Amino acid sequence: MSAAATSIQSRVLDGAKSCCERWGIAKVTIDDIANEAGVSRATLYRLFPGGKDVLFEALRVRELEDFFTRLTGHVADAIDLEDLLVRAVVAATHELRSDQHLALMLASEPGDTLGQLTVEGLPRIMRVATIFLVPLVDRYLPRRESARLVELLSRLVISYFLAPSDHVDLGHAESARPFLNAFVLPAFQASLA
Amino acid sequence: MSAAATSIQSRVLDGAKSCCERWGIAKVTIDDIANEAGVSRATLYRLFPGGKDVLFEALRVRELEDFFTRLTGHVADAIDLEDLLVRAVVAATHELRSDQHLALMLASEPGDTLGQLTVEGLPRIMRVATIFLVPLVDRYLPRRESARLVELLSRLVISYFLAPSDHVDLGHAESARPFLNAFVLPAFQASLA
DNA sequence: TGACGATGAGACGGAATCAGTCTTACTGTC
DNA sequence: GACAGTAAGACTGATTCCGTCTCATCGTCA
Repeated sequence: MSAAATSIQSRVLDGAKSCCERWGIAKVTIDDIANEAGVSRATLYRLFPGGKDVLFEALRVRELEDFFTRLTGHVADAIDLEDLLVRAVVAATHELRSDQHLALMLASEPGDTLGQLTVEGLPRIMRVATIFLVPLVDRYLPRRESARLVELLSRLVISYFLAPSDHVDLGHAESARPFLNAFVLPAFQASLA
Repeated sequence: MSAAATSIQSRVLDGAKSCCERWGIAKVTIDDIANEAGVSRATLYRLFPGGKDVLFEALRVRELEDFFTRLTGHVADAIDLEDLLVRAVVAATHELRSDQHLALMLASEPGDTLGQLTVEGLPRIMRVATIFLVPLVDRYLPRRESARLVELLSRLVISYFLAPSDHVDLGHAESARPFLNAFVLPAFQASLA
């Protein structure tokens, strides 16, 4: 794919995102997105054969990768496993809470959006989380354990984001640290390299 | 019309309003509104023969009357004409600026919304403003002059709301008072009762 | 200059949605 | 038991939308 095509592709995804914020996924049409992106419908179908489904799937993947790119930036210089987990969990929670697009989607189309954070979308989230985070955890744990840990953390962050707890706030290190030490790290202590 | 019908009518209008905020006028369907209001489509057509156009027209009228009902509350105990105008202009500007629904509409569908504040909608705004405010101004001016004054004020408030000025802020009495004294009141001084 | 790839504009048919009307059945009231 | 008001939904015609296709245009590179 040429550089121009990539640029057009991302312009289309930007258009889809803003259309989505304005009208919600259910009400957006291919024409809306094409107009918003300043692109003809033909081009859109050439870049995303399959139409709306493929396009929004690509958008979710892009958002997810951006999310984890920012996240890995926040945890790059962790000094040990505990530090890594605390940073990751806190940063992820902050990202989720300050995500305007996500907030809009949750407000206007809770059903679909929740599905993307839980049932249908969770496998993809796990997959991307694994790709980005497992290499970092690998410094401290054997590969198999890393994957288990990343999955557990992902599920916890999402759950506590969607339904905040009175007992722990994963958005603050002071609260997240003891939580992780009590419920998560012990299970992996034995495998520590 | 029975009391029950009136209540259903206002429920439908509430539904239309929230649908409108979620999707924008262009994307809302009669079914959306009927579902949101928990009402069958047949009932909706019975209450608003003519469909979407009539319904949204009724919504605009209701919003407008609510607006001026609140406004007259703010200016009820004015002590003289100057005081009345200042209060009215300041309160109206505040109402407009804090109107969430209006802000959403302006953001998501600027074309239509601006039309409702200027070209197509202005006559109605004038009409309702006249009905509500002229009786109050009548204490100080002859009827014909009252209507002229109310029209002028309405136009000014809308214009300064849509395009704020660096020189005057009609949202603050300290700024609105000298403005009105300089540019509005003199023209009506001669007619003062 | 001419071939070539990428894009825009828009025609086209079929599918889906929507608008507006109408019928039927249910519910509460008088 | 008549009656008014409503929900549910069938129905038709109009409109919108989708996905594909063709053709003209534009820039690029040989």
